[in-house]
Amino acid sequence: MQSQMEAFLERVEQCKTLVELNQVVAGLRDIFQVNHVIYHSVNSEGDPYALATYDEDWAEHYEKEELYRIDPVVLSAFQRFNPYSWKSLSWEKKPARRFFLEALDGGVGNQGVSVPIRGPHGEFSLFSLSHTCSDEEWSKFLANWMSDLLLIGHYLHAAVRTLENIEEETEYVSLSPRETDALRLLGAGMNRGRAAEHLKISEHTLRVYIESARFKLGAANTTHAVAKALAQGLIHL
Amino acid sequence: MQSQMEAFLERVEQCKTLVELNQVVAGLRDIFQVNHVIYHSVNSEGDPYALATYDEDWAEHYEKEELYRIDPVVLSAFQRFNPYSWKSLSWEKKPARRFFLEALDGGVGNQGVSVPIRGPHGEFSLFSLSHTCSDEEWSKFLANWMSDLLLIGHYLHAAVRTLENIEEETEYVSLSPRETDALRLLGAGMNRGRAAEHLKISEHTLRVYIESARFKLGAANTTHAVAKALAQGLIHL
DNA sequence: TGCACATTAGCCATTTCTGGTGAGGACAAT
DNA sequence: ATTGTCCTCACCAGAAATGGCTAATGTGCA
Repeated sequence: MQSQMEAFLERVEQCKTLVELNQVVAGLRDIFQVNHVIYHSVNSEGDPYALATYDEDWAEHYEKEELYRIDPVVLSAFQRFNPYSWKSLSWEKKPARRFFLEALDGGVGNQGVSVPIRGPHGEFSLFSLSHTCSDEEWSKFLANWMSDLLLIGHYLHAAVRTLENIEEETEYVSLSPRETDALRLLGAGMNRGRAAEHLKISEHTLRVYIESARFKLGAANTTHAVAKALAQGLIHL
Repeated sequence: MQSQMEAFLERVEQCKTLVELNQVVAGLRDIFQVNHVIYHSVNSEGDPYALATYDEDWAEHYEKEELYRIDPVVLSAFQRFNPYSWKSLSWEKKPARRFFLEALDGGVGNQGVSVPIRGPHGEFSLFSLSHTCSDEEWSKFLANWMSDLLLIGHYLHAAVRTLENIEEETEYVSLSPRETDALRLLGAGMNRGRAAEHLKISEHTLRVYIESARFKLGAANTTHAVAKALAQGLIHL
């Protein structure tokens, strides 16, 4: 089975188009013997790539009703680091419970696992498996495959990055230390006056840093600059 | 060897203190038969955790001279997704070349590999191995262990998260759809007028969303609110 | 040496944001 | 049935940010 995984990862790496990748990924259903495979990624440009082996009805319904706004799987994806079983989420509230029933009806299994993956420029992707089985069986499944799920998530993200040429779009924006400081303090909620005080420079000087950072980042205003710097990992909150 | 890796990952998971983790990680030198192991992570609070098996002289020199500002390994860490060999970086520029020679002198090997890992709240960590050998040997080493390096990076990050109680600090703030929209558009660089236009509501209404979002997030101003929402994964750029 | 860039500092006019207060309707939960 | 939350709209005064100017110093690179 180990070799099967290696073979799969290699196949992912060798995909030359997204269509081809779709097919390879869908093949995971057979490898893992599960009902569905879902993969979606959001890059910084905002154009998402999504793949799911769900019925079209459910996919359309989901999209049309903007169910991602209440889907606990999606909502917690951005908060998690480790792969998480869908059972570990809170399905208490009414909208979530209704969503769960709708999903069951739409062919989604009662069990699932999601692997969140983060890339350098605020890219985010979520790789999920869904299945129908008992809690016990699913726990065993997860314990067995956790590491492999992580690797698959990583390789899929890498493949999408490559196929969408995200790698090369990396405009190497480097901020000067002072510019970084300025954005960090503003992102922490200080106004210019207090930030300048904190850095022991005049407010006028601070403005120069903000503006040069804005210029470098191609940002329209301070908020935009801070947001971009955060998303690009240039500063941390 | 596979089982050795599993055993290692398990040991990482069972660490109860950072000191213990240090020891376990240092043990990687024996497992991989390399000169040095380096791990550092930056969380959202800004207090970093760092571990390196380097000589103290080099570590102090590095810290004192703020060499991370010119270290290509660190600089490119924020741009990369896949593990990268240090040889693949650009050592052309003068400061980088000078740094490389200093590092060799400081006991760092001529080869290295780094694995960047990103967590949910802008956390970032870098797990690296350094060794002294030929390019060929190092290529073979990397091809052999790539997947394991990824897994180790992930598990280390997870362990540090747990030991620093980052997981639990997640106060689950939920924004309404409109609040989310508002912050997202502001984070994308729009001013209130255009954002309101985009959402087809009056600017006055938009302000209400911004302010209620500010209140919920405990933010001092719009920039702070957008930054917090981004850091908490409530919006995406 | 000259060029680029980081760092520091200031002024003025205009635009934008913030704080405080108020109000009505829709919808869901208890 | 009432409480709560969300969505919508409005005014006003004061605070803050922005755009457009100039200009000194020091450092590093070509």
